[in-house]
Amino acid sequence: MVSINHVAEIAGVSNATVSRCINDPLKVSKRTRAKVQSAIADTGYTANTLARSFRRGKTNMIMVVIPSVGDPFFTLVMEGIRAAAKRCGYTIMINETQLSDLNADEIGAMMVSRQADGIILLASLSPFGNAMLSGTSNRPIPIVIGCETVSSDLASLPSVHIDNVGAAKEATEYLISQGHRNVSFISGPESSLLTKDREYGYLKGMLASKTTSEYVQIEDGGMSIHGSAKATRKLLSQRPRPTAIFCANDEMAMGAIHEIKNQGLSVPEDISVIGFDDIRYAEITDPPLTTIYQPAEEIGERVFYRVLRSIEDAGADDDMAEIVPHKLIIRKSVKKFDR
Amino acid sequence: MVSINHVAEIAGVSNATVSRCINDPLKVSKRTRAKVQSAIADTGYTANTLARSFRRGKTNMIMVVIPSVGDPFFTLVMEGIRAAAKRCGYTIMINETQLSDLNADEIGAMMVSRQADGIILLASLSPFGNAMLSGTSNRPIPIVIGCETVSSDLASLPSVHIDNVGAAKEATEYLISQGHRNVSFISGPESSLLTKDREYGYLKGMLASKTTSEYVQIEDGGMSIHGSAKATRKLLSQRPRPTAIFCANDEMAMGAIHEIKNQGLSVPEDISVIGFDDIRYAEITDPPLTTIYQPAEEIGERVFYRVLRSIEDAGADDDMAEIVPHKLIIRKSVKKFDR
DNA sequence: GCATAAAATGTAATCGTTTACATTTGCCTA
DNA sequence: TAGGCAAATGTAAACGATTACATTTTATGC
Repeated sequence: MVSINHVAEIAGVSNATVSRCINDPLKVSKRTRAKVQSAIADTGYTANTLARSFRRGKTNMIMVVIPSVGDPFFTLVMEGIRAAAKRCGYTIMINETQLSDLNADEIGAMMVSRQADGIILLASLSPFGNAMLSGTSNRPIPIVIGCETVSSDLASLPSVHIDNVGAAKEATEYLISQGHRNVSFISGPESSLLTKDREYGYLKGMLASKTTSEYVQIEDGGMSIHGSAKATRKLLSQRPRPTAIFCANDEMAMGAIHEIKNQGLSVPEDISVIGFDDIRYAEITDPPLTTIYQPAEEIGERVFYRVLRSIEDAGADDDMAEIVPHKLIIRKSVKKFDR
Repeated sequence: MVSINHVAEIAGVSNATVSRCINDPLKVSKRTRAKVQSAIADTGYTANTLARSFRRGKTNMIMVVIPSVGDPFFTLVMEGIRAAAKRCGYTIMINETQLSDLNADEIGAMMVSRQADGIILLASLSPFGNAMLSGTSNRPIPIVIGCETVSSDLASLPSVHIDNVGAAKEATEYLISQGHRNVSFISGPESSLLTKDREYGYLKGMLASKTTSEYVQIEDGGMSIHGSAKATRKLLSQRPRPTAIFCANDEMAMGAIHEIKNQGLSVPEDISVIGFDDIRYAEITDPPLTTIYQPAEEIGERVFYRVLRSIEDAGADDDMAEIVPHKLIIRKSVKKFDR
């Protein structure tokens, strides 16, 4: 591969001049610039990014950790991140790390490997503490959590997300306001902290009054369509049967609706369903899904600027959670229940 | 940050010994190994990946270019890739590049930036030729296309995919075998070569006989739910109305089904719908979607091994297309049409 | 045309690893 | 115990860029 020295030789200048020509063209005279540029063109030279990043101690990349490519929720978050990154001259790299594999040590290793200037974590960490992550000062590179909740077991990390507890409580209260008492909840696995928050919000909503608190029931839907269908089957076999099911995310709500129909029941006439996230499929489920909207694109943008600030000014690295507003989107999957 | 030299000093050995201790522990005596290891532990040293990759001229990373994180189709492809990569000690990095932004020059730039040892392209290139991509010899790093078709305008690149033309023809023939004559097709945008292949397969199926060829009709659904809904609206307003709609992918089929229902018609009683890809939502649409299954995970795995082979043995870089089998999955969205 | 400042260019060190080669140490055998 | 060989370790050059500093060239003002 052709290096900067090779170009320098061809152009008849020193490598320093070639470097300047690339990074700060105004520092070099018009005549030499022309020579160098033609040498670059002739040789087909392109800078070795690895060497450059190594020397500069900066990659201009930000790594986004995502539990699963193919999760429609991330479409908009990523759009927000990418748009902001583009404006600021950063490249985004995505690292897919299954929820179950994700622990603080692994993230620590990533951080320390210096392959990126910052990390955006769109996933919750399993609660194994790690010195690397606790405390602003000894993090090698900044890390910000997006959408997800931060484990209280860990030293807190900066984050941007909605109030999951509040939103879930609101959804639950909405169902109750529609006359539902027997409301079940389909949760995610233990490893998903944010669905635990939503579960907690559901509980808060249900436990507020005697009439509803006796109906509290939670099934693990494993964050998947099939897991949720299975959980739904179980819930529907209970007597008295729930009149509404609140799912920790839209994908599980889709699974629930499918299973309800499979059992010969209908949504919302027999069972009301409510989801969470407002992914793009929510408006085309049958019936269209009532759900909680998160400003995904905005979260992406904010979370990016948050890391960026920490990168540019290490001192700016605070550990605050930034809460963005959510919104209950009422569609057709919930019906008033009159006993 | 603590470097290898620092560790060497603490351990009272040379940096070369520390390096060996890390990369080839058997080359160093037990006693020194212990000293070095404790020095590493004491200092919390971790190798600077950038420096290492730079020096070695190898990153052990493979970059996967995806048009959109959040497209459910990629879930399984990525699983296949990641599983294979893990077995082989490679790290996968994903680069999300919107279809429209993707041209050969940009890919060329990526290739040459040496930030990865190979590239997997899960997207088609717009047909701007680029010297970098044509011809095995002058590609800086190997590149393999997965799922997608290779533009004939470009020098061909190695690839792994199903026979999109054949599969689409098969789907069309299936509709015709069910008595449908007036079958429309919802295509993707021009930039998506693979949907053009599917369009071609549709045409082949339709043009095979006089009775069907007069009904050929294609609308651009823009690869999105909304685009497809719009295309469907247009198709449904035609007289005679199509009795079946074949969509270039499942997501658009979901949009079509939604729109058909919106118009007060039903699937498959009034209009049959067939999709393509067999994403995980296909079995929970209402009605469950008849579609073409692609062995996504297998494609991922094969495409990975294909790049790997080229990395390990540059000579092995062939430009062949590897065709994997598809399968028509019959569910409930197509009904026999009897006039 | 000369002194001087400013602009342009060059020299060489540096970033943190790896590794070819040189040197030292340890061990075995005669 | 000397000799020889293998194992262990050290030395220093390299990878390809950037950059502080030194040097040369050019421009400016008188």
